[in-house]
Amino acid sequence: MAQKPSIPKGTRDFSPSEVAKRNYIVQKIQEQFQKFGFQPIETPSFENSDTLMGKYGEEGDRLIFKILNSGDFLRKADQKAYDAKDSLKITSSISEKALRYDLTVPFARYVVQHRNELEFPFKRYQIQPVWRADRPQKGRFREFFQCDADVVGSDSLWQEVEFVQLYDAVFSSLNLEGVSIKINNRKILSGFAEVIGESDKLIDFTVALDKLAKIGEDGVKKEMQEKGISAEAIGKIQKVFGLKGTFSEKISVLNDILETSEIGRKGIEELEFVNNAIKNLGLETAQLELDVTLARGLNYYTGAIFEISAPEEVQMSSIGGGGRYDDLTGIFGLSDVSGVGISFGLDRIYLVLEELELFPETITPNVKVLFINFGNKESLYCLKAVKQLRRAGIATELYPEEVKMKKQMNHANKRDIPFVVLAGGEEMEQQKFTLKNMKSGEQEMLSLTELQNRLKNE
RNA sequence: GUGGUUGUAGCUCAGUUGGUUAGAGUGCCUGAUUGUGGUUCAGGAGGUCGCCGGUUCGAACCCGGUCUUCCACCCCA
Repeated sequence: MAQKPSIPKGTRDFSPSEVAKRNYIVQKIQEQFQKFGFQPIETPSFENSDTLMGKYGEEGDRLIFKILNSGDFLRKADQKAYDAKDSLKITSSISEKALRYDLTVPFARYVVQHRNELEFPFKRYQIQPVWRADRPQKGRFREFFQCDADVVGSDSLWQEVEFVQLYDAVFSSLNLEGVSIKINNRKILSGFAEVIGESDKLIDFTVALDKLAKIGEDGVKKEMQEKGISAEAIGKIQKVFGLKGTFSEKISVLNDILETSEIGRKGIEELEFVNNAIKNLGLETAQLELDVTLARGLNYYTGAIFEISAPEEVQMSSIGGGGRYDDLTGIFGLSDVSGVGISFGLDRIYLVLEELELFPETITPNVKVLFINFGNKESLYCLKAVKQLRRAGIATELYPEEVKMKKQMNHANKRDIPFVVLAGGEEMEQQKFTLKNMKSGEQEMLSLTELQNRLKNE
């Protein structure tokens, strides 16, 4: 070994048991996606840069992985930017492709491109990796998987209701209890900004408000003031900082705060609609919670905003998010198509399930029976049986080498293979097989039909 | 992108103010046991001390850089 090989920062290999667990999660999510009427699509792992750039805010642009142009890219580089060592400016002249940053923007691009083939409202799901040039932390990777479900072409609030139900259905089927579905509405946030007369500082305002739980009321106010929002203005929405109680209790305080804001009142109306519907329909294990400080991933959301918090005992930030975006396809030339969707963070859900020990034990697909190899004549005899067992749906293997039985048994043991078949000269004479149960140690001599039935019933 | 932190055998980790040949547990291989695994016993293999450079008679240990891990900020699944 000349040099230890390695993989890039923030990426991971997945070994068999990890893949099994990841597949388990994906399968549960996929199952619900399909039950709710979503159809799968896939898009390329990289897009044209201009499809992605500028869609996630300034910070987002920085986190997009750019792909260097092929060939003699320096010859075509922006000479001025090059001389000035201006990395930001030179990028567009040396890179015209980039790895996708999420699944929503590529989907919007897809919808616009395929608009004539699609039947609206169009419901799609998509489970693929995305890439972000972020600095890794626990639960933060540079390559990770998102599982998205979106609907385009319907501005009905019943879609929001359906997505809350979908979240609940998925987490219930994963036996993950205590998940909190936090909901907010961009119109509420716009309402706040309007009431304090700072509509043009909406983003700064909401980014600061989002940190309430983390840095506290004083911290938020301080940050807002640093962004140029006056103390008097902030005072006008003082009640926001002490918002407590049930969904309806919070709504009634919001009614008070946002009385003068038309857009704010619209936001309240939408939240109430969703809440009333959910109250009527009920949720299995999750709970719906109004959180007016919720503002992440705000850039293209226009209505509902969702974020999923893991159960409180786990230290993990959001494991999912989503919202409504009224004009995402507008950027690509198709206006008046409203979209709404949600995303599941596969990698974080994995970490949560692992920590809470919620993965079923029998999750790793495994061979059920290993035939011991006694030599060529015996192997041929065994392989005939192996073939029949496989046809009967039983995962079966013959040990490939004629080595010491101890080694072969050990191999079965290490791989947790529950049964071993021994078939040597004696068995061949009687046209039988000795089946050994590796757990109990019991063994018996059976005909092929008996062997098959026995394994089938296990 | 800013600040901090981590790295020693396949894995989990010791390693004294810098001092011969860097250790343990576990795992691995061989044998006790040529048609019977897990337990036990005996033996064995396995290390560029993340990497590069510096200080020193001498570096796993001190210094600088770099990569990686995790944490905080930023942002986010």
